[in-house]
Amino acid sequence: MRVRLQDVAERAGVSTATASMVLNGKDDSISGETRARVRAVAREMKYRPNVLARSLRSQRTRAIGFISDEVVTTPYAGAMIQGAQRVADDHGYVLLLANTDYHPDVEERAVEALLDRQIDAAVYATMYHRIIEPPASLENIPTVILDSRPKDEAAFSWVAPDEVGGARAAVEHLADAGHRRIAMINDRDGTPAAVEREEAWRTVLDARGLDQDLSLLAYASSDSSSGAIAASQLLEEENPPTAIFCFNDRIAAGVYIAASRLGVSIPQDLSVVGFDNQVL
Amino acid sequence: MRVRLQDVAERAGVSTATASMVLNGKDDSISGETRARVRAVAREMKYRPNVLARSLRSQRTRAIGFISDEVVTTPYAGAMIQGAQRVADDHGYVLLLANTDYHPDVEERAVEALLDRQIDAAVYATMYHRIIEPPASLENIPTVILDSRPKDEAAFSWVAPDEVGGARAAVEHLADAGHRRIAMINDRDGTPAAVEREEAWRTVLDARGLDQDLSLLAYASSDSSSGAIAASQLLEEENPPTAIFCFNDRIAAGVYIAASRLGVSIPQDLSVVGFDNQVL
DNA sequence: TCGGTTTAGTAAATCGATTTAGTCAAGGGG
DNA sequence: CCCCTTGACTAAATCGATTTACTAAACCGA
Repeated sequence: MRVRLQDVAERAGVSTATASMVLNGKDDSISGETRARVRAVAREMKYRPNVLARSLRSQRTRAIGFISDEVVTTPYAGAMIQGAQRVADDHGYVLLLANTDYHPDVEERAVEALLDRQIDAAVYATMYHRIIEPPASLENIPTVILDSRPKDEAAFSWVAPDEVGGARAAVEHLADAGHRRIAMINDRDGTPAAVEREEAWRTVLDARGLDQDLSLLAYASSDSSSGAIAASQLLEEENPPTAIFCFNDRIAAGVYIAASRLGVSIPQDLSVVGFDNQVL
Repeated sequence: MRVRLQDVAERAGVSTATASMVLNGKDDSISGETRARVRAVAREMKYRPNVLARSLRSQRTRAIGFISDEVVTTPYAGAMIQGAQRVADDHGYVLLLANTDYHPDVEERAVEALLDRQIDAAVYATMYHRIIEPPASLENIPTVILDSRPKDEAAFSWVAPDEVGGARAAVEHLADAGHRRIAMINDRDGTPAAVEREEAWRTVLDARGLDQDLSLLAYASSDSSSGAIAASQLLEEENPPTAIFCFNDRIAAGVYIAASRLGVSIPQDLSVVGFDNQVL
């Protein structure tokens, strides 16, 4: 069926050792003539190495496991997977996919399945920024956590959004534009993202000496209808905000809905900033 | 490092052959006592087989390549990948991902990389329904084409949407609701999807004896602003349609925009149907 | 001419399983 | 008592590479 290294070696009249060395560039001690002949035969026979065999011997598979909770089906998933896939590809690696749907036992099984395949490394991607405890078995291979923080920060590398920096930039932008009543609609789930963004919002209000009465903070779950309800509350106060900083863009979409219902026009009467840069 | 079958065998005082047979259920001719002992030791040592070695010997990797043009980053991607991944997982298979970004040379390389890893089968998924010619090397392994049709229909299995049935259902629904002037805004790219949906639309108009003047057909590219332009054209005719069948939901969104601008209210003055069931 | 170094290669071990062909002892029938 | 079968297990080959240790010939200077 497939051409093996041995077939190439035989046709070229050399041992598999020689053929292997030539094709892997370890040919310091191989004559130029042999070198050329082996290469020619390999090309002619369309030889392609069996990566399984190579990996078994070399103990490196050049495969990376991509484990995610539900990332695959979300709007952000695409970019994450594609980015990972592209970089992996650039370096001759391949991505092995596993989705856990938040079930710890599914996750356990999935990770074991990947490790059984001897992946060299793993990416553990989550849907939203939270504190997680990845399966201990991942500690044995290089693992990067994407979009969350490990409970034991020393055990893993991780990449997560700069919640404070992002929120601060948003609120300062509104403050710079002259707003003094800047409200926030936060997510009610108390995730690190929510907590840190709210803190940053408050910090900027403090630093700039802006209004910060209770009627400037509302909570919503992360969808537009819930956002609309929260926005109505804020806008119907006697002294409504002139700007709203939203936990995310779905909530911001809800603000647009509420504003339209109440006859508040954006951006004339109200400024809105959301997190995520989501395409709606 | 990892526990090998040999380690288990030694500890249990049997040969690797025996251990292998026990752990794979091929233990017809192994005594119950030995069987139990091997199993116990394997569990105790947390033995996990090295899938690479197993695959090398058995010539089956239980890995499926998932090749896509850009599927990974689109709204539909999630469900496709997740579905594939779930079924694969249920059967003890694993998904190897490859994205080609429409570059034939990238595709060539990606497919070779997967074949080098001895994948047992492949899914070749495309972003939209068209006629494709997958790399010939895929003909050597079981391959299913997803959301497109192969040029050589005998060479591959394929799953593609029922354009005619879907379009017919949409237009008949409008006809049943009493509409006599049913327009269509089609995609201008002439893909199989576009051609077949337009044919089906025309067939229903014919069969029901409905209006089919030229002013009932417009073309757009698949986005809402283009859809809005096309919709404006249709709606500003002297005898505008009372219903519009759209090539997809992004175009349908454009119809909403145009209708809102022109003071046409949906669904009172105009009915709209789109393809795709996209979440907007 | 002889011992030592280069050059150009090869045989065989190895990775960690699965599987085939066989071994050895016990048991059974004639 | 001998031969044959059955039961329980093992040695060794195998999958397709990589890599180490070794060999044979050529060369080289004294």
